[in-house]
Amino acid sequence: MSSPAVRVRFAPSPTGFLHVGGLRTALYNYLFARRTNGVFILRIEDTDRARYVEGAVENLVSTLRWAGIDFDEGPGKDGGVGPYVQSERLEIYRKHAESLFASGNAYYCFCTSVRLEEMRKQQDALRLPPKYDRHCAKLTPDEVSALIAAGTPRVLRLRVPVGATIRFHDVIRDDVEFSSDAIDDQVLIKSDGYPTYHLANVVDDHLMKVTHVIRGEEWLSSTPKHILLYGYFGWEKPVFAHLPLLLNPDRSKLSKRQGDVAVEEYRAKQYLREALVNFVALLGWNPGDDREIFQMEELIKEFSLERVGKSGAIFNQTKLGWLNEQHLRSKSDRELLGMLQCELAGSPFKEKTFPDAYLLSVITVMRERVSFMRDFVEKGAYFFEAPASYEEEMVRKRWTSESAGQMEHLVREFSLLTVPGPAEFESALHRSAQSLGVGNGVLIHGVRLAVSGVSGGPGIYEILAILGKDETITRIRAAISRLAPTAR
RNA sequence: GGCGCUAUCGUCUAACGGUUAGGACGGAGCCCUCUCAAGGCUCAAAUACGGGUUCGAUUCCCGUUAGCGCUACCA
Repeated sequence: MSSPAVRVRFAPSPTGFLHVGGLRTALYNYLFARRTNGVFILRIEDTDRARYVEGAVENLVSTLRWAGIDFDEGPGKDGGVGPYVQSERLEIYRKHAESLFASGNAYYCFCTSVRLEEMRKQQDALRLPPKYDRHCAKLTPDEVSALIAAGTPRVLRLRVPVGATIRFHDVIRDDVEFSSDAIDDQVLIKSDGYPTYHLANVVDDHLMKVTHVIRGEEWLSSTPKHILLYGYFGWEKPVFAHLPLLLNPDRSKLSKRQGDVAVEEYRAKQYLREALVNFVALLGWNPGDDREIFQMEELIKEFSLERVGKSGAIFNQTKLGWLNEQHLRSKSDRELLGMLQCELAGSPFKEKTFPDAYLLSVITVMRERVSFMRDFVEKGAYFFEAPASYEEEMVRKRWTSESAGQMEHLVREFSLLTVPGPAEFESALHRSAQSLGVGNGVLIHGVRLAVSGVSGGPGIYEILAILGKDETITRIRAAISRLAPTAR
């Protein structure tokens, strides 16, 4: 007997942007689906009209696509069990809610929010757990019909059994059990006719033939309600896997105001999709060995729910930065070329054009020194324009009363070069140093200051060769006339 | 408050009863070197606490503590 094909879903609410925690949940579902040749569904849970944000669905979809997570079924991609947006499935929920009422497993509640609030206040005063007091569960069928006929606002509540133990198995947490007495008679249908998460989620997961529910740990406590619903409907339960939470540095649930949580923020800061995906994949999962750098394909090959941990993980941006550098460096020069051209198009140098060969040589010398694409333009600005100013500290340290004369000598030596490659610049500089009777370092630092204006960067001979003989000489002359000697 | 989940270096984690408790990020130092990086090497750094079970516990059980989650007509 073969088990049915795996079907999993990511079911976000369109309340804004994709959260990095949501990204990880989506990723684990996606990896599990791909790993098992299953189906990955995107379902939009927009049953809370008050929290709906315009454009959030489009944003979710495009952010997921950016991350390399594509869904097999979802909005605009029907697999036969749609629609995949809950607000378009109201009739389905209404019918299922009615069957629950008919079977006696749910009841209508006409309590006003005022009464509910009053009730909670009393419970709080008596230090009792806040729970619906089942006032309306005691209504007779006639009373219920009369209230409905009168058009009294109502909700449908789940009838939770008394004194029962609800057990279920979780792939990550093993066997979990709750006493039904701790569970509230959950509202299933709100007074506006919309279902709550609990009803919609269970109905959809069943109708969409979802086999594995992989979601955040914040849902563990409400799973008993879902178990009850599966039982009342007579449906087979899916496999549950509750993922550990992503945490702020202070160990609270990852939230705004303690760093960035929106995937687009990281995207805007130029973190590579590969790095972000790699990073969140490792927050709660590991391959069982020491490997840490993964491409999506490798994650698909290695992922398993069995290797997902149980404890929350702090979202550590420092390590994300490292991972980003690793992924950036693993890109080919050709790939980086396209990215650099993009970067230049949005830079102060967008009016200038540079030959591919020139950009490629800049990439060769800069790739080990950058963390983000913008660093090519920021840290390596001197490859794209002559320095407008010179680093003060560097001038103080490296530009002495002798510097101008030394640089003049260097210019004469450089102007003789017929093949201005790195090796030629090097030996020319050596000759200059020798005849001036100074160490190579003196000239090296001086010329670095003159051509780049900054203290750090690739090897000086590489820089000179890339800039070319003419540009090098022009820049040195400019520095001679612009820099006043400083006393050492 | 109630219920639930969790607990190994600062952080992410490995160990599925027997290891000098391993790796990675970050930190410190050294090497390389014209600078800045990258890279290599080295060092510091952990089993929350208390009881069991066992010849032997990071590992299994119980308790304590702590953290987190849930406790809505939010998801």
